[in-house]
Amino acid sequence: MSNADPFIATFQQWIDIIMHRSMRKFIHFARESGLSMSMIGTLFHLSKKGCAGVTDLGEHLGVTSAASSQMLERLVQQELILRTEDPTDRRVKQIVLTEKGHHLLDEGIRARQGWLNDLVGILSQEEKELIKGALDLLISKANQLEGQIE
Amino acid sequence: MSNADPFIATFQQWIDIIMHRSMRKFIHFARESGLSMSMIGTLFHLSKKGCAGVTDLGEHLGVTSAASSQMLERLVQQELILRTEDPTDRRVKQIVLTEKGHHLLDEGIRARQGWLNDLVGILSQEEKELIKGALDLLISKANQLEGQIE
DNA sequence: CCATATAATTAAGTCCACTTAACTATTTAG
DNA sequence: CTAAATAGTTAAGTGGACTTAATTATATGG
Repeated sequence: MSNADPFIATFQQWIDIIMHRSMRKFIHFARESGLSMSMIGTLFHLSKKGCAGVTDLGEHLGVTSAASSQMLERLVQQELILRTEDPTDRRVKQIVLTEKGHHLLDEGIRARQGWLNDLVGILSQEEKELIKGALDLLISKANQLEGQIE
Repeated sequence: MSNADPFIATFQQWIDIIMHRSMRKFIHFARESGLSMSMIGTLFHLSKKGCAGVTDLGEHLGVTSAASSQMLERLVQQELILRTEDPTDRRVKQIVLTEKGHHLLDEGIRARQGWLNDLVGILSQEEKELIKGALDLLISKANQLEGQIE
């Protein structure tokens, strides 16, 4: 909390708010869906990357490929992912989201939207415009950074 | 993803970025610390509220008071929280963070700061000022909302 | 062709996070 | 004072999320 840069401090504060309000709803949603954090993380990762292998997904979570394989088996049973053989290398499996998987993520996102709507509701038109400008800028910068790293 | 309001859509996108980048680092940090999501959530809640009872903390997570009691016992053993009797009602326990608990949360926050520093690093002075204005506004509005609800 | 490396799975076992049910201690209301 | 409500803990049991080690199948490099 003791931070030299007041800009960073403000930013931290804002991230805290998002984590508190947005994550909490999402965690409750995950619990109700019977999904673990690993499963949620995996579904999100797949939604972003489109396709991945068993070991890759495990590495992303920081667990062994054995653990990953077991968790994916449960997701297959729940019909949230599809696991097929890679034709170019038959050792590897291609994991992708099913329709049901995509749908579930959308629901989760909607679960946290309530708070967002409330927040947006108490903003004036000028405030919205100011904020939209700032967020657009942040999003583009964040994407730029992403490109550099990966 | 299909959303009528482009402002909300932009906002969602920004929250997604934060969840992806910030939460992932935090989850890794939690795993390394040997803390479960429930424990992390509890520590955060305590850091915000200062003090709470066993049942309250359980309700916040959506679990029974028995589960809460067991998890808190583990946090006491790890010296992250202090559990004392409420003198005004000796049935209830007052749970607060220890110094070590506060310290651990700070570390976790610092774990995600790397990304933030990188992001801030590629912002110009004018961009920072624009964003600071927007974030200050959002923080004050979010707090205002908080007050209304609870 | 064979040795080695790689991808995924399975088996066995541990630990943790829950649950319900039973229990203790304390407060409150009649 | 007693009955009922409340706060927390304990016990027993379930299932999940990991681990390591062994196994299978495929690919690759001499």
